[in-house]
Formats: sequence, structure tokens, C-alpha cells
Amino acid sequence: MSTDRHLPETIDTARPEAIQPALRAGSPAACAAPCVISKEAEDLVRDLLVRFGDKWSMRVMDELYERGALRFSRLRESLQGISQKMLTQTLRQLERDGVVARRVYAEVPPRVDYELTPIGIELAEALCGVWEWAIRHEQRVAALRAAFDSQLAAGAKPASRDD
Amino acid sequence: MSTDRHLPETIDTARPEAIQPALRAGSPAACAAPCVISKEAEDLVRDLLVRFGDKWSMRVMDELYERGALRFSRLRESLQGISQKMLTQTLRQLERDGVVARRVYAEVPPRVDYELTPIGIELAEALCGVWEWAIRHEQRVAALRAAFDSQLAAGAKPASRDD
DNA sequence: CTGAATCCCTTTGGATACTG
DNA sequence: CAGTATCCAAAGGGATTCAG
Repeated sequence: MSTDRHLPETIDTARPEAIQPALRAGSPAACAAPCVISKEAEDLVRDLLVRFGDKWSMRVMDELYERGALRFSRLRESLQGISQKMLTQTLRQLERDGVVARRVYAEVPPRVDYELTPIGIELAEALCGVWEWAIRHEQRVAALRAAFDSQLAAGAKPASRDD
Repeated sequence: MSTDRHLPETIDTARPEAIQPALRAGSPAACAAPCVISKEAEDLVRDLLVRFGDKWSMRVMDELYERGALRFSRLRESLQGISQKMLTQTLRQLERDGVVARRVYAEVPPRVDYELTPIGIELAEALCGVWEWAIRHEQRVAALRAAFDSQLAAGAKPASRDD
């Protein structure tokens, strides 16, 4: 009777009823600083997420976090597949935000190395929260995605049965 | 002696020397679960950052986090400026990942509402770590960016004096 | 009211070639 | 070795139109 991709009963898996606003109010896991932020900070957060969500920033951060200072070439080897352009561009952005420090040695063969700054390390660690979430729910998310895609496929087909 | 945008002395502000690998090893703020992750989880993290770093996902999440279940129109009003296409698209992605639950009411005028799932709330809270970092360093980052841009401007000019 | 489909512009990212 | 510049393909995202 429902040609919709979703049936009212279907969303039961998510159990929205189980998450009342009260939960949020008294949630023990809620962030220490209540998420009431200035406009500037909010922009910065989104800006950050955009940055680290791009194709390479997180990898660069991770490499520098794991291995300390690295020079351009070394970094490029590690992040195998990155183009020189993107590595430069990515490093510039990170440097501009003060999370990566760039050191130039005035030598005959140019030498430059990069390293996380203290606030860069802080940021890397802050990202661990998301990281941990991903670990916790990796399986679940994969399953949910699969289920979602199946529903899509099923809904697309003429046989719109709804159990 | 240096025509480079950066002088070796310049990066002193970042003090890379101050962040030895030892710091990371024993860092008290380091994530509980060491950041040694499976390939799948890493992909998922990047995927997540991409998602929430886009133009609207975080806003949607935030609205739902703050106000609980909301219907499409209501959500669209709140996220003023979002196009219908992007709201739908964003919600689909979030739903697919299981962080947002969609509920359809089989009524004459179609009604649909959206709400964070339990793991969606968890994720929102995990993002608070980044959020808090942004709050802590908002000023600093702004200053660093300004300084960086100034240096760029200065370096771009023909007068490449270096102290 | 909700949302799919289309058109179109902007941004992102990769390959390549060129400089100090 | 490190980095800039250019060209080009692909993805993101907005406005508009159409449909259940």
C-alpha cells in the first residue's frame, strides 16, 4: 500500500521514540562545554571539518601525528597516491590554520619539513572522538548502509511489497 | 638571504621543537583507544568528516540535536538558505548512515519528520571534541591565519627584504 | 507537503610542465 | 628537492520544474 521507499514501520529499527529530548538534557556523555557556541566558532568548526574531510588532510595529519616531523618527499611517499599539487595545497591550509609547522632549511638542495604544532596535536586528539565513534559503530553503519541501499533497490522495483 | 615566503626563524612561533614524539606517547589527552585503526574505520572516519564538513550536514545534525524531531518544512525553515534538494540529499545521507531516523506518516498531506538516532546523538557528542578545540583556539587560529596571509602578501611583493 | 529530476555554475582535485 | 602554474575532468551545490 505504500509506494514510498520507507514504510512507517520500517523506521522502527532506529527507534526514534527511544531518544527523548530528556536524554540529551541529562546525557552524561554530553560535551563538557555545552554546545552553545559563537558564530565564529561554528564557522571554524565547519571549516575544520571541511578541511579534514577532504581527500588528504586527515592522512597528512595522521602521518605527522604518528611519525613526527617529515620532509616533503618523505611525506609524499607515505601518502602514496597524492599529487604534488595536493600535498602542497593541503600543507598550506594546515599551516595557515596553525596546526602544522613548516621549517625551511636554506640548503643547496632545498629541504623543508613539516610537523604538527601543539594545537595541531590537540586537534588530532579531538578528532579521536569521531574516530572512536567510527570504530564503535563501523559494523553497524555498514549494515545500515547495506540495508538502506537494499530498501532503495527494493523500492525502485515494481514489486513494492511491504511485509 | 631568503627569498622564501618563510624564514627559518619565522616558524619559531609554532615551536616544533616543543613537541617531541615523547609527548604524543605519554600524552594524557590522547584518545582512550589508541588511534590504530582498521582500514574500514579509517575510511569511515574520512567519510564522516566529508559528510559533516559539507555545507549542511552539521547544521542539520545540530538542529535535530537541539530541538529533537522536526519535519521537513520546519527543518528547512530553521536551516534558512538551504535548497530543498540539498536538504533532501543531506537527510538521505544521514539516514543512510543511521544517524538520522526518518518517519513517514501516511496522511493525506504528506508528513515526514526526522530525528537523531541514539548513535546519531553519540556522533553529535563526539563532534563536540572538535567543537571545543575550535572554541579554545578560535582567536589563535584567526590570528595565525591573518599572520599567514600577511606573510603571503609581503612575500609576494617585489621588496623581498628579509630583516 | 515532500521530494525527484534537470540544468548550470562553481569548486575540487589530478596530470603535466616549468622554475629556484 | 620543493613548489608554482596551467589545463581539464569530476563532484558539489543552487534554481527551477515536475510529481505523488
